Amino acid sequence: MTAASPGDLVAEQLGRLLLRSTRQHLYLRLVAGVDGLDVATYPVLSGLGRLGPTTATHLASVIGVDRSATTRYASKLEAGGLVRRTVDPGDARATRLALTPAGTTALTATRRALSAAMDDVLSGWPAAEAAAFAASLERFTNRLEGMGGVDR
Amino acid sequence: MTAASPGDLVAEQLGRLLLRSTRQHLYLRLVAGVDGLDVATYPVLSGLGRLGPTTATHLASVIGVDRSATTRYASKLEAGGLVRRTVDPGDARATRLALTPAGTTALTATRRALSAAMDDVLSGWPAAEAAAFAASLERFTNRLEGMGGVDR
DNA sequence: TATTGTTATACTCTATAACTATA
DNA sequence: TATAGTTATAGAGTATAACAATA
Repeated sequence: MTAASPGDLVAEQLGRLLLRSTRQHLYLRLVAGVDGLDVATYPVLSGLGRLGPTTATHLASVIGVDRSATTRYASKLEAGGLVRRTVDPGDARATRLALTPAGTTALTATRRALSAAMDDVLSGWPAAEAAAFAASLERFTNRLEGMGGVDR
Repeated sequence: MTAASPGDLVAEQLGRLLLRSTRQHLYLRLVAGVDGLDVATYPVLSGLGRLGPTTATHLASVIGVDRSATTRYASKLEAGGLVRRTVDPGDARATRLALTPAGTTALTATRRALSAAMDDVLSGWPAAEAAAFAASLERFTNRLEGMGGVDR
């Protein structure tokens, strides 16, 4: 028996984080009270916030669902006034998805809620550990992405 | 404009980790080649490994799906010879779910694959940073669980 | 009466395939 | 011919409700 490597420890925790219960609880809390937003459409809203205005195909690859689901969720958000469609200036085949002001407001609210929850989780940590963890986590996520585990 | 707090940074990375693409890529890689195991039944197998023999109701609460789905996935794994059902000694209503030797073997294989992937992600990190990250991540997950974001 | 496991049913999420328009 | 978006359809995944057995 060898001692648990950092990889073993990280593997176990990542397994717990990726459980359905984790995202369900978290997403439900985030979208609660935001009109026109639900667990399925949240990644679309969030992805648009991260990418800025972009096409459905690109957004689909980033959030990990295919074009057809992405365009349907975008329609749902559009119906709720959170997303706007415009023709891509450079390619008439493509549609440019973008947040409306209401969409930006909704996204800001969910981000604030998530950040507050994370601040809560990190409360009581030594400032140095919290900062180091945040930096390492970003490094970790970027590396995962590079390996194909997380899309950009 | 204030600087991004650790909570802001962690929130952003957690959002990326919880995307469908992350778990889909990871889970697909883990269950590939393991007979009788798929993305839906993997949490059941993994949960049984973490908890040891337990009831469907308890397992369901841990993996974040309800009793009926858990029992159906358990049946699938049982059909594949990875899980065994026995009557709970202390309560004849309850069924004790447990891994078979084949189930343990399959779980070991997936764990090894995940740990190897994590070692790969952490390769090139200073040993101190990797160890600190692993420890902080465990602390983080435990705190999330305590807030209801992750079930035990 | 309450709880466990299970099954029947329905609903949600998502992918595949087909269609239209543009490149 | 290839690609973007969309829509129609089908298939997973999951929850709700109802049942039988036991507490």
